[in-house]
Amino acid sequence: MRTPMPTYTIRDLAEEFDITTRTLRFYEEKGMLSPHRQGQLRIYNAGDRTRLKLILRGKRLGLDLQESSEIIAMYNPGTNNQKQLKALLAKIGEKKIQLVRQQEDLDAMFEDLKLWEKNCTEALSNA
Amino acid sequence: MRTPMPTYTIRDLAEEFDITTRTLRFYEEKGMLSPHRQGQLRIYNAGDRTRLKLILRGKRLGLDLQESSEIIAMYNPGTNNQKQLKALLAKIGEKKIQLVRQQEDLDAMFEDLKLWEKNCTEALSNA
DNA sequence: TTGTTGCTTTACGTTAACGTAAACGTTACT
DNA sequence: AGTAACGTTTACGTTAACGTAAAGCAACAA
Repeated sequence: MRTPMPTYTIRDLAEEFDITTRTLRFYEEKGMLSPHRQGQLRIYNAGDRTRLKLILRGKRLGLDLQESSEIIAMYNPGTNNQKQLKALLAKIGEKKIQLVRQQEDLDAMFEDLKLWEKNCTEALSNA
Repeated sequence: MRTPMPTYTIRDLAEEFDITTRTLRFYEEKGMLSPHRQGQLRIYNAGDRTRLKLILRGKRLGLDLQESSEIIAMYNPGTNNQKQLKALLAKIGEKKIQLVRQQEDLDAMFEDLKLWEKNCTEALSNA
């Protein structure tokens, strides 16, 4: 006996991740999610939920849905041939360069914010 | 005698930052840049260039132009009253929370990429 | 039976951030 | 004088990522 896989309604996921049901249907329309159907209703499983998490993480990092789709494709072990793997490695490389750039931008912005926080606080305490 | 401030044409900046002139005019239209005019022509100075850099950094971090404008406003010492400073501090706080979130997302994604890089390379070397 | 709630599809609307094209004015060759 | 290279304004077009509204089915409650 195995434990039954958890499932989710469209509302469950919408509420958990603070998005609208429209958004979930939109992602499905774009082929990024393919929940099982029970009659007309969408039933999401753990895999769907994980994919959604990856999509949203990508969004927060400024990736567009196409880019997120590519990243997510990496999580599927469906690619077994040489050419695909090499292409994948190339993509991973590009992604890393872009993310490193973001790291630097973040660091710079944190520095700036720290300075301004200090300035503001001082300005306030001297008033 | 002081060294003359450097100036830039619209093309100078477009090429340096790999954007189009349309983009520069668009930012101006949005009030984010206000280059001096020499007749009809736009003449950008060091301050304009710095502001542009901040805009582009914001873009890479996924901020929209409105948000970038707010960040840039922090760089102007034009805000001297208590209320504004407090509002500013609040905004900085929000920004920091969001950026920390991005850091975490980046870390997670780097971890994933590292794993997949390894998997791909192994798969290739075993072929 | 008649809501009310929640799901569905279909389809048109919206916003940001530019792209693209038209029509025109300078300066700089040749 | 012609034309090529760059700049200008004005204005309509485009794409992504949803929002929003219309119209309808299914289940359950009063």
